[in-house]
Amino acid sequence: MQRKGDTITYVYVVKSGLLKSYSIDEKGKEHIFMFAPEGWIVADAIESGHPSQLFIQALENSIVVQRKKDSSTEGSNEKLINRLRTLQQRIIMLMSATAIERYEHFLETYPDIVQRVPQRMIASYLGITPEALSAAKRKHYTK
Amino acid sequence: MQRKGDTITYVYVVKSGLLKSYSIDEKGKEHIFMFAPEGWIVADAIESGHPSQLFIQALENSIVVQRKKDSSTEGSNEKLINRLRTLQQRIIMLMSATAIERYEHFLETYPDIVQRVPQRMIASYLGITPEALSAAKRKHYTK
DNA sequence: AGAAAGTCTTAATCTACATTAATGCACACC
DNA sequence: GGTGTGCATTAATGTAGATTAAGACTTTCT
Repeated sequence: MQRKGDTITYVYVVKSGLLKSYSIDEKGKEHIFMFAPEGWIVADAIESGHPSQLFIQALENSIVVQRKKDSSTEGSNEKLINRLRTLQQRIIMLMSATAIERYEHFLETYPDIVQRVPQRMIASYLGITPEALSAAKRKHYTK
Repeated sequence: MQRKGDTITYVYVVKSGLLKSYSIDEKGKEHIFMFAPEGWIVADAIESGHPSQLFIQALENSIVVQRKKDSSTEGSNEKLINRLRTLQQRIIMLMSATAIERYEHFLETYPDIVQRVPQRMIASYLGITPEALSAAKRKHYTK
């Protein structure tokens, strides 16, 4: 499954499996925006026509319910507000925390998927290179 | 005017003047989350009871309409979605762009407030120190 | 089995930015 | 006038993380 944010926006409800949502910057580099394990919702493009597109891809065989995003039905801006808070936290993290602190926070946010995704994707989510993550963990957890 | 995110959440509509919304991290450092010139809306705490509080402060004499955030009246998740997109962009920026690129983006986002806020606040918004901003501009704009 | 491809780690070097500290303002206040 | 106090800039040094490159291990393909 591989879907690109196009003119119609959808909401994906993850029943089982694991998705990642990511963007590609102008330099061609991929940045993982969020993971979506069971129970999570991915509202992809967050509206079209804009440069910062998000892509969605499955990392495991997943069962996903695709729902048309009817802005009236959508109702629950509870959910939206929750997402806002998450993003807000993420921004403050990126501005103030070191790589290892962000990693710890990742572990809290996604307690059970560390084993399910390759290191380099975690690094991408944290905004650093795989090498840097490897080095940071060695430095902090050993000795 | 100086208001802290408490149990009741409000929405502030800026009629004139300029606000900043910021957080304080565990190390006591301030991070400017967004600016809000005329016409902008600041939905502060984005729900209470959570560690990453946002504070709001006026940088100029401002006229602000405070509106109780009634989650049913609120309706316009248009606005919320817009904000989501903005935050999303900001995150991708923080992950992929250099200080100067973020500065350029800041200039586009807030075309007319560069003169109105001190450098150190712009630096704070960009996630760097005033010294780094000064050096980056010198390096890129002169010679 | 062997080769190819992807992943993780380590190490050497480089660079963007932080930290610290000094200087030169402008503005207030006594 | 002189003496603050806050802000911007510059420069010297330190450091987190990027880049590049190499080696070891696993999985997959033929």
